[in-house]
Amino acid sequence: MELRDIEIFLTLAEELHFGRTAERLRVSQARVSQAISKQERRLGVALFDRTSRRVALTPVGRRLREDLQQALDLIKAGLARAEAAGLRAGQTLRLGVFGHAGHELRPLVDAFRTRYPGGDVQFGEIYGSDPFTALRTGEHDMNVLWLPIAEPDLTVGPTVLTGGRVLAVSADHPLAERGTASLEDLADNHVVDLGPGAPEYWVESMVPTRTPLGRRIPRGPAARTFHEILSLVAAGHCVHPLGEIAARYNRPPGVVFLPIHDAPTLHWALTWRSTADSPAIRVLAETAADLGPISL
Amino acid sequence: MELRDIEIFLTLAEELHFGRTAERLRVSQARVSQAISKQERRLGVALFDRTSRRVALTPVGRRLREDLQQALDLIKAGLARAEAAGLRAGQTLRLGVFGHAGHELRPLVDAFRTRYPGGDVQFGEIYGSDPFTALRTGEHDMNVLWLPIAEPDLTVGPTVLTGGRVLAVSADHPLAERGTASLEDLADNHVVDLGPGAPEYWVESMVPTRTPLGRRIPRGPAARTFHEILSLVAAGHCVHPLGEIAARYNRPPGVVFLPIHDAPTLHWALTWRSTADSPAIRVLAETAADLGPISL
DNA sequence: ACTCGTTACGAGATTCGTAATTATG
DNA sequence: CATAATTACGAATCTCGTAACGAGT
Repeated sequence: MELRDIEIFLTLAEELHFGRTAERLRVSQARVSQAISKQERRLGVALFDRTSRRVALTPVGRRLREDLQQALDLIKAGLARAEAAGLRAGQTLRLGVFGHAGHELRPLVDAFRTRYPGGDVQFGEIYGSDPFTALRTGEHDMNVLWLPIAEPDLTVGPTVLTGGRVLAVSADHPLAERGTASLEDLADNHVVDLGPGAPEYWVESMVPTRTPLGRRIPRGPAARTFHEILSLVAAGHCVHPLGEIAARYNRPPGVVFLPIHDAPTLHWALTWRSTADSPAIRVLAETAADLGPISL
Repeated sequence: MELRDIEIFLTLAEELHFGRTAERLRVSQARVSQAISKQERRLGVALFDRTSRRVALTPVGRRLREDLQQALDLIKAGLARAEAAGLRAGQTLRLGVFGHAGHELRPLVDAFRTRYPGGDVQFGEIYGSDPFTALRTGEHDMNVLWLPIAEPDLTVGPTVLTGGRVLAVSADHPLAERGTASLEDLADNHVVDLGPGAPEYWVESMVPTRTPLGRRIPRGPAARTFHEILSLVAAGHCVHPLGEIAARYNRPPGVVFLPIHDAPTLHWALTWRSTADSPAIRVLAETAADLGPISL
C-alpha cells in the first residue's frame, strides 16, 4: 500500500463518488476503482459498500479513514516543514535564456525572490543550435524556450513570454527599407542552418523550410551562436527569423530587424528535465503560472 | 514521495548505514542511495550528512524522522486493525489439489484454522492435464502443484509436501510382480499424453519423454483426469508415473503402483496468482512456511 | 588498498488510461 | 435507459538491480 493509494482512499471516503474522486485527483475513474479494490483485496475486507448508484463507507472503512487521514496529515506537515527549512537555506537556479531575454523576465524573477526569500536566479545563455544540452547535463536547471517542444525527458511548464518575430536582414538587403516583412519574403532567401544540435521539428517552427504558400526557403551557411548568425546576415549571406526580443536589445552594425507581420505569436515556456525536481523549480514554475506570460 | 521511500528513510535514520539498511529492507544498496537522494532533491535540503565512512542525520532530517515515524506507525496500526477486522469476518480459501492430497494437508489446514479463526479451506480437484486454469480464472485461490513451475503470472510459495513417485502399471504388466520400478523401465512403454493444457516443461518433469539414459518414452493415448489415466493403465495401454500420494488412497482395480526407486524426490508447493493477495492467502503461505513440508 | 556511497543503464513490474462491459435505479 | 462502477488490455512510467565508478580513511 503506497501513499498514492491512501490518498485515493481518503478522497473517495470524502467524495463518496468514484467519478468526482478521479477528477479531483486527476486520474481516470478506472484507476480509482482499481486502487480501492486492490486495497480491499489486500486487507480482505470491504472498505466501501457500493452499487452503481451509491457509495458508502463500511464501519471498517470509517475507522481506517480516521487513522490514515491523521497519518497523511502528519506526513504532509513533516515534509512541508522540511521543505520550508530547505527554502530558508536557499538555492540558486540556473536559468537558460536566449540573449537578453532575462531582462524581460525581471518581474518573474522579482516575484520568485519574494516567494522564495533564500532563492536566486542566475541566467545562462543558450542558442537555437543547441537548446537542450545544458538542461540535460544539469548545467541549467531550467530553460526558457520557444514552443512547441516535444522531448520525452523534458517537461514543458508555463509560458513566460509571448511575442512576435522579426526577420534579421542585411542593411543592404532590398527588404530593409520596407520596414516590415512577410513569411513569403523568406522564399528564395537563404536562412542560417543551425546544425544538428536541435531537433528538426523545433528549428522548423522558427526557421521554416517552406513559406505558407509552399515556396522553398533554402538553409544557408551554418552558424551556432547569435553573433555568428548576425555576422552572416550582416554580410548579406542570408536572412534569419528570430524572436522579437532579439531586436529589442541588439543594434548589430549592418543588420536591420523587420517585424514579420504574418507569423503566429511565439510562446516561450519554462522547460526542465522531468526527473529534476526541487522546491526552487516548483516555485519558479508556480510563480510563472500565477504571473501569466509577459507580452513583449 | 511514497511509503516505500519513507520506510527507506526511516530505516537509514535508524541504521545510519546504507549497506545495513539495504540488507534489512532486502533491496540493493544502490536503491537506498537513490531513494534518499531523490527525497533530498525533492525537498531541496540534505537529510543526511554522509561521507563514505560516516552517515549522520542533519537537524532537518532528525525532525522529519520524528514526524514520519509517527505517521508510519499510525498507518501500520490502521491497516493492521482493518485487516484484523477482515480476519474476524473470515474467508474461505479454495485450494486446488490432486486427488486426496488434501487429506495429507490436514496438519496445515488445522494450523491455518488456528491462526485464522474465521478462515476455512475448501479443496478443489485439479488434474495434470490442466494445472493452472482454475487458478487463473479465480476459481481456486491457490493450488498445490509439483515443482518446477515457471509461469510469469504465478507465485510459487513454500513447499507443503515432498515424496517419491510411483509408476502405475496394469496388474498384468510384466513389471507388476517386481514390486518396484526404475525410470529406465519407462523406456518403450507408452505413457499417457496429458494434452496441451499444461506447459511441456512441467509435464516433462513428471512424465519424461526420455529415460536418464536417453531412451525414448513414447506418449501414448490421451487422457485428462486421474480416473481416465487409470482406466488406460488398467487396460494395459500404457504405464504412467504419478506422485506417491496417488497410490496411498487409491486401490483402482487392475492397477498396481510400483515405487520408482531412482526418481528424484518430488516437491509440491503452494502456488497462486501473483496479483491475487489476501490475508487468507498470506496466512496460509506463512503457516506452510513455518510448518515446513510434510514428507509422505 | 579497502570500504562504502554514487552513478549509469537496462530489465521488469506497476501504474495508468482507453475502451468495452456490467450493474442499478 | 442513463449513469456509474468494473474489467481487460496495452502503453508508459517508475522502481530496482547489476555493474562500474568515485570518494574517503
